[in-house]
Amino acid sequence: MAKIPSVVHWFRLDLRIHDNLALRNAINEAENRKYLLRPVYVLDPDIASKVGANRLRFLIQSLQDLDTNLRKLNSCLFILRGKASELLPKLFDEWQVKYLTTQVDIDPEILKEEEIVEKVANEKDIFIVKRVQHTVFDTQSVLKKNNDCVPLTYQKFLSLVQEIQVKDTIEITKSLSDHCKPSDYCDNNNVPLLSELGIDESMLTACKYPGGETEGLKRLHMYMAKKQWVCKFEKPNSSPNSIEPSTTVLSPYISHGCVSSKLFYHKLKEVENGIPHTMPPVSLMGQLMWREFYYTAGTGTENFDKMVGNKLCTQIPWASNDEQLKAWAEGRTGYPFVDAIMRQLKEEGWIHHLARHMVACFLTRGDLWISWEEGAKVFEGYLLDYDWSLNAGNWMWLSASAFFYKYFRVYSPVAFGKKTDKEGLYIRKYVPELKKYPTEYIYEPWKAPQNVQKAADCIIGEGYPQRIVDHDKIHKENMQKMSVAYKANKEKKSLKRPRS
DNA sequence: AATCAGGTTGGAAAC
DNA sequence: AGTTTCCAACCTGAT
Repeated sequence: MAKIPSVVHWFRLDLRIHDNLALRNAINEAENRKYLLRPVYVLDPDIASKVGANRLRFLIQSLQDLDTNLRKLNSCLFILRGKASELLPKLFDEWQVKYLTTQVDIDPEILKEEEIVEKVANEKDIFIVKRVQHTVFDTQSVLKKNNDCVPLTYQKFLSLVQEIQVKDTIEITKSLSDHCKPSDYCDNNNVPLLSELGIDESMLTACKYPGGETEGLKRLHMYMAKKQWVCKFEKPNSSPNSIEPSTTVLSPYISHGCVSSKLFYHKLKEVENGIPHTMPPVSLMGQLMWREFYYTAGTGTENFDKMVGNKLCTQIPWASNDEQLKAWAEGRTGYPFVDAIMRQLKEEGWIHHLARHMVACFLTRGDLWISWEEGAKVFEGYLLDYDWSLNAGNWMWLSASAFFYKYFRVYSPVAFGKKTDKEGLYIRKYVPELKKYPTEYIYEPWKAPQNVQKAADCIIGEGYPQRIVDHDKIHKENMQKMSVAYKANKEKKSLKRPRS
């Protein structure tokens, strides 16, 4: 029997309908040629070994919402279980695929799969369309503008993109014709339940940030309606330890592609237009540009997520200490502020950017002297807004391995949180065993006299751990180590490029 | 070649 | 109380 050829749109980090040019290209191709449209998402069941339950929940919710939105267009989402590199090539024949669309991504794991799929598609004469739609700018052309060098400062990056005209977003509104809809393709909802990935949903805390395009757009519009708030936004003045987030929490939606970064860009321009407003790097637009900055660096740097083999990354002789790494990851370092942050991260999947600074500095150059790569892996599991290039870039920044070099600026686990939360309400929420501690001791409970510890129903060393390191002492030793590592790095560089 | 300004968000002490 | 200075001194990009 002669089969009707197909067009496939491969969804990856673009879990949305709006501003999805690659999807629109697929729809148009299907309509024009009377082919079948097959939107797919490939879910590797192995994902559960790397990605935490919270982020998986966000992903599943996003897929469910995407399916709902596709059905409104007379289509649906088809979820393949397995590896794209194994499944898609088979389906190219079975479905008679002639046209394949997807977005440009940068995460090496996605690229590894893409490379294989692309090779097979080329052999089968399938036309491939890839669209830059995860970032505001085309990072490749930004690099080209800088003579194929990675801009190493934010200001330099801004100067490169300053006069680039950002294209308009595109919309998909017309429903698909019936003849483009494969019969039996959409008969059942095939978005997996969390239990399919081995997750017991009842073990999760209440869902604070539900995934999906619908939720993401709602959040975007809610914040964009607060014009004064947007125009006065200054990141360093927002609080890392407020009980409710002091920033937008749009990041999970942008990292999954539920909300288009380009849409965010245009909405911000609209709000700022004609009103006095803050500027990058501290403004909301500045936050979006930080993302572009790290994407550009990630695109132009081999082994960007590693220390060894990464040209940008200062080589630092980190030590490994599994016990301390675990204590950090599980929020039992004995420093209440650090532990509160790590527990919020684990429970809710989102922490404020400055909170990330605090715990990243603590793990690496500040206190534990453990490699930023270890911290990045922990964040990868927990963060709803995990993003390959931002995660690696920010970890290098905080560990003073790249982009940032003033290593003598160390965050104090005792002093830093007090600036925005004197009473320690944040600690009391996320480290409830210390709830009854007097404010005087909430950031340093080990200083509380025994009778105070008893009265607060929590003995340090029993109900809550002793400090695993002495910050005052160790951060100075680590500064010395940083100085030595920098000197060694400098010598290596001058050896490689001797003066002519 | 050498110098200089500037860098999203430190802390503690000194005014 | 809010700003300034010290700490010990980094790197990039521009000139």
